[in-house]
Amino acid sequence: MAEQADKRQPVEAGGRGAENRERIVAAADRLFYEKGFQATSFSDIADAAGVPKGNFYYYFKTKDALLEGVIDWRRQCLKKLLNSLNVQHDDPRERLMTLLTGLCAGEDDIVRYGCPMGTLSAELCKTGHEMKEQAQSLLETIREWIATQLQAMGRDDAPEFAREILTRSQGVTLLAHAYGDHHLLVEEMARVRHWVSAVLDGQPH
Amino acid sequence: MAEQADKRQPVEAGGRGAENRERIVAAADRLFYEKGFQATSFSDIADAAGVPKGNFYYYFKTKDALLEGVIDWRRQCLKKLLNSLNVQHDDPRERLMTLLTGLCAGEDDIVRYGCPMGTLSAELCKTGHEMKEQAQSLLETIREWIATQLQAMGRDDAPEFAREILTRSQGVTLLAHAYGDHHLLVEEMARVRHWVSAVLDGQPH
DNA sequence: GTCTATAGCCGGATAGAC
DNA sequence: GTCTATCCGGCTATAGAC
Repeated sequence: MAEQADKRQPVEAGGRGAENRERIVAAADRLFYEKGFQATSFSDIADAAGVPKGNFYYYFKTKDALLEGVIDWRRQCLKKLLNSLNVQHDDPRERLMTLLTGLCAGEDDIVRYGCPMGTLSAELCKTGHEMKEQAQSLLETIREWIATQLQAMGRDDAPEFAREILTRSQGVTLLAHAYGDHHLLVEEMARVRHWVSAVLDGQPH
Repeated sequence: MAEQADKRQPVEAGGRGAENRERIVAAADRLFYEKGFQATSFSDIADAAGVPKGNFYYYFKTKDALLEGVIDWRRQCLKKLLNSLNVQHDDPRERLMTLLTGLCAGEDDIVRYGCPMGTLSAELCKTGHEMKEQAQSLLETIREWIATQLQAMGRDDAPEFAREILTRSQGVTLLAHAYGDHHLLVEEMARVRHWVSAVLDGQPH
């Protein structure tokens, strides 16, 4: 999927230095998304966050630790998003469709940088990074949420159906990113929504 | 899609040194696929190819030039694959289904390293590499081939349908890679084939 | 054409003053 | 907690002997 890890609301946990920590994580989050993990250097982050390089190591011992912080951050953002959907809509079908529609909210970012979860997962898997399971779990979280909605609609194929929805969404974002094609993203996501609706309305899939 | 760029048949163009060149490209191709472009160093390639580092620069001025060589190589492999499908089957539908079935040939590689075209495209897009269009054109080549087959079947939605097939296939390989899940790849690809068949048999899509 | 040695740079990480 | 100065290693790339 492709929700932007937006809505950056620092928690201010513990006053003082937490501020700087947030700044670092937020800057790293954005840069890891835009340029990828490997291609982002501490200098890049330092410039973006306005924090001198040396200070990083007070908060994060290694670059990997910083990545861990970023993934946790994304997880929190994702949970907030899913929670707000749960709160805003009682009908699970409405929840799901709202999620699928929301994917086009961060349109431009997705065309430029792809899905924050999908691209991170792909990069970490390829480089064999220890943190790849953490990235994968982001995708799994969203798949489970979708499955939960489908189950609430009484579907006994919830797990497989959810997987297929995730699969198709990821395919759309990957191609839209690869082609840099805005229309592709919008049209194909509409197609996915249409397909989901049709299946929910009883068409075999 | 996810064909392995296998069937490495050096062309022996120009005798002598061409041999070494092939070795370098073949090794780089494999390593770029397994580890990604950025994460692969000349040392890695040198070890794998059994060619000293310094010798690289006789054939390729820069790492980017080497990447170009690798992409050309993949393009040739892809064209060979598509040509052989054209030759082996007269029926466009058979051609298409054979292609979709063939995606599971390199099963293990795809689960470990993803689709050679999709992952490369994603990496080059994210890092803003000049060669990203070249990688994209690999995907486009396969999409066009699929569209050609569909058109030969008399479908007037050939371009969109082809795009959707590509989209779904890419989604499957991305998730199979991210999850490292062999079953996911096999099952979801079967689902894609089933869906294509159903649409071709007249079911609305 | 082939290969060794090495330059030059930039990355992540450290030490330690303030 | 904050920041400067610096180390060390690996990388791409080059020079030049053979």
